[in-house]
Amino acid sequence: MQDTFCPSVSPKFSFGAAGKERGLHFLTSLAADMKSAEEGKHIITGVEMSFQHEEQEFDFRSVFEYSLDVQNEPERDAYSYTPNVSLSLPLGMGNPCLATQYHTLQTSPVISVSSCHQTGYSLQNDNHAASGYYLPHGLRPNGAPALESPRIEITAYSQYPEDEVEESNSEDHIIKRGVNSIVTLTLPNADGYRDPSCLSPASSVSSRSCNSDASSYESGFYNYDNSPQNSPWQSPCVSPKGTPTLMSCPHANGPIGAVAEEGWPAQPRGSRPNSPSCSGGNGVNGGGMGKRKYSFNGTTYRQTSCSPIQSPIPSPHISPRVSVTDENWLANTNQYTNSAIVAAINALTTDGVVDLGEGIPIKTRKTMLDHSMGLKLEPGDLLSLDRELCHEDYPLGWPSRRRTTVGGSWMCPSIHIPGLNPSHTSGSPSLPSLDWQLPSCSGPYNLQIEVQPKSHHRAHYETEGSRGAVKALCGSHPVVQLYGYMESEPLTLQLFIGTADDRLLRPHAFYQVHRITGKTVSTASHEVMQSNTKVLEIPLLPENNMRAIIDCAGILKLRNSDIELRKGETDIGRKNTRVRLVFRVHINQPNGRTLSLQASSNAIECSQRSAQELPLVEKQSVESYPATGGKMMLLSGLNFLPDSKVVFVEKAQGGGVVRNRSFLQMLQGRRGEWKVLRLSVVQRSLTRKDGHHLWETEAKVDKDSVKNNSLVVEIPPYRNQRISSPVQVDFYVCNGKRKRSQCQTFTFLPPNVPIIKTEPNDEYDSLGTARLPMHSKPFYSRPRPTPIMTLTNPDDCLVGGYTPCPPRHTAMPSSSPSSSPTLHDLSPVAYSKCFPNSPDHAAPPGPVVTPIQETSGRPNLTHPASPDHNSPLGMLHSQGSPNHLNSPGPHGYHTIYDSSSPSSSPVSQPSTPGGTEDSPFVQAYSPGPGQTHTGESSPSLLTDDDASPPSMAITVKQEPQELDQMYLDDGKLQKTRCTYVFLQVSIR
DNA sequence: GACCTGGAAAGAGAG
DNA sequence: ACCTCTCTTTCCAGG
Repeated sequence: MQDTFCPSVSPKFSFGAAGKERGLHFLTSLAADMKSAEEGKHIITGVEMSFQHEEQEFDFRSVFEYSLDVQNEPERDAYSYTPNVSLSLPLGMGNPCLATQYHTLQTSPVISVSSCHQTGYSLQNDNHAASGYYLPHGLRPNGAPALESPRIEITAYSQYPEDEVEESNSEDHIIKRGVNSIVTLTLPNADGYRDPSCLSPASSVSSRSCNSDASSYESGFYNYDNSPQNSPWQSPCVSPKGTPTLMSCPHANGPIGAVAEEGWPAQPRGSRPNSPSCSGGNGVNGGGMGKRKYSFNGTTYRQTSCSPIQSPIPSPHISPRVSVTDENWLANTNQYTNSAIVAAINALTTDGVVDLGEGIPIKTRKTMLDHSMGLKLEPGDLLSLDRELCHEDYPLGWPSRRRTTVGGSWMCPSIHIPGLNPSHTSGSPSLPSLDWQLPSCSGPYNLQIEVQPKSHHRAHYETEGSRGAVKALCGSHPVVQLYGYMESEPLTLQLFIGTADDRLLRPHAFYQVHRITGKTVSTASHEVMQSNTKVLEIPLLPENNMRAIIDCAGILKLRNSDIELRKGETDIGRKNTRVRLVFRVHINQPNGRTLSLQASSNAIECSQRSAQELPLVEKQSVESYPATGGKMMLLSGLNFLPDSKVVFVEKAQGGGVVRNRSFLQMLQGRRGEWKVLRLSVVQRSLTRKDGHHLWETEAKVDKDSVKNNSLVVEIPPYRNQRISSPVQVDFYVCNGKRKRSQCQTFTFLPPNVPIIKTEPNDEYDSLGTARLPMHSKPFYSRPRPTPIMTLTNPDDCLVGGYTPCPPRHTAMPSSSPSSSPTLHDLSPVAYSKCFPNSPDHAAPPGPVVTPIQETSGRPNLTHPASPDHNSPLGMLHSQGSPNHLNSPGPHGYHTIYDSSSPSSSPVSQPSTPGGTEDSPFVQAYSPGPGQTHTGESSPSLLTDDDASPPSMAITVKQEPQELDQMYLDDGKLQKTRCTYVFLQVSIR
């Protein structure tokens, strides 16, 4: 097992006149994850940069990898200037492969490579022996000479016209064009660094400004910022109307405790002050204010403007995320991610001409209201915090209370519940952040959602009474089971509300889980706060076969205005009404580590209207079919009408604007010498426009078969009958104007591709219609081209030494009720942050069709031909469909699907424990080069890699191909953004 | 009476 | 500027 330590290279640079002339200050925070692959060899796997434009700071973080030879141990020491636990957090978060699902508090020395100007950083954290390694004058304790001043070389490709449209493979020649200019920057002296009192940019607030869209959850270095500035819990604390002392009273009783018992504060109707309805301008939608009244001093007012009174309910979640639904974001973030970042680089070069200002998302410019003003603090405001600290109300028999810490020092000593740590609320690095993407299985363990929730659940507002627990389709409730756990000790299942958009799964800013109690609730639960997100804890008891019926979880809707106006919040609530139930379990390992697994449910539409009107496609019987069409496909879902139409659409792909390409070469210091990091940033911005459809046709709907929840449609012939590779298109159900379902994906195959039938689906049989195997897909999601990611070394991700999940039958009793073949693992998958998600990630354009393609949040799968197949970091944690995604081959490789078996698409597989043998999956291991899957890959990466000078240890890593598109309920493309980020790092 | 559930009104914003 | 539609939020009522 490899040691992991995290160097942080976090000097603050003030780049020269070129940048300043544009109001640009390149802070250039470089941070890197580093792990020792073996003696004398290290792999640095991350980088971040931050730059400042005017008042805004932006981060650019991503993960790359390069090998770094370290001749001897002292050399390693040369990196260990500033051990700092806190700094390792964002890095580790950025690359969960390093922290993976195992967590320890073992201090990861944070390695600073930032040179002799380290005095400031030595102040970051002094609890490590190596701190203070730097001496003010560049002398080290051992008398070694100070490091040279690091230099940063910015090497930019020649700037192509902004509107230059590149084809999907255009990066090939981009890379090959090589470097045409180099700017070498020398680090300033200490005064050029950040304030010594600040943490390294790797963790500092400023460098990860929540106002920066770049500090997105998508970033591999997402900083779960729990700083006082950003913590919503801070609000009551700092409110002049509040009672700050209460905040620090963890054992407040009485009314507080009483309210706390019910979770989020239930406000008396009519007494709930309203949050400001200021939209913040710039079209930032504050959401419909609806009927707003608030009570103040006994008088009820109807709110018509910005209220000085903030919601008494502190928004439970701060999410320095990129808005995913706001049109403004579309327009601006795209520019930002492309222009602003690269402009920062280009500003340092000779040819960058970008108006950075245009690139700043409007919302990031918005002057946040002072949330501390006018806050009306009510007892309930403190409940969650209180509950975090008061664990006196655990139900009897609550598991693990007596649990002793087993080496995992991160475990909460007070409540002894795995996964709970009192320091969560203060951003403890000891647990995986809630926006980490964790696998659903590892080793013998498999966390499985056996019964999925219904696709609609009307969330209740704080002003409303509960609307009950989330239910399952048949009227029951969701069921979650942990397989493979043979210990006698109970565990705790955590549940929180996550997002359900196209992006990484993360806590939903506008929804919180709501604990349901009452005689109808059979499952004990308990609320805690973790990283400002309410988490419901449910015991997983061995006597129940580690199975929990989730009948205690409702969904609370927070008012958009309350959330959007929080400092740092960048998500938009409007139309952001789909959520997922996210389950986590933390399993202590004998070695003291803790294994964390996560599974997320299908998407749940939480609004009232959408649940009633919009058609919803939950499953489709056919995922792909030859271009000839003609096959009948069954759609199941909701709100199908006799006059519903099914429209197949092929959207233009591959076009785009290559806005910027840059190389960043940096000299990274070691003891007495410096290495050059060469960072290639090739950003690609696609400028698709809605309506740019290559093909659109209405499919024939069997009117007679239309039911409210099912519909049979004939697959239309594809426009081109002679396609040589699969073509992915979309289709949607339309009930009329603005009443479209989310786009579903369908793949047209070359006519000669053999079709392999899938097993009949019992669940579908239950519908009483034709025996068509159903392919369940989250309705919310627009399919993303398959991220070509490779798990080349599972152990890299599985620090604990576990390989990914073995076939389930090895760990799961076949007698389990969940072994029913009728059960599907419908869990959407989120991209792992093993592949960080800078805002610049995007899918490669071009026709992308592959049987193993992730669609609609499907698992990422190994691409056997991926150029980074051999990359030690080309690995991926996935979640959602453990039997699909995380089931390794016999050698620990991810399961992939036979590319020639379109019907064996992962989405069609029932999650049948013990059914592995019959699985049509192909266990892929060391596939031959010809074993490409349906054409789509990352050709540019291949060529990019090929183009790298042989002398360089370059690993090109493709970022998660987040296709930043949001299709609204009406099917309208809300925004598009498609950006490549390539990172090349090498040592000279 | 509390909780759950469905429906709809009111109001603001988007188009 | 006006209108229509959509969406959010609150309120009501029945089980």
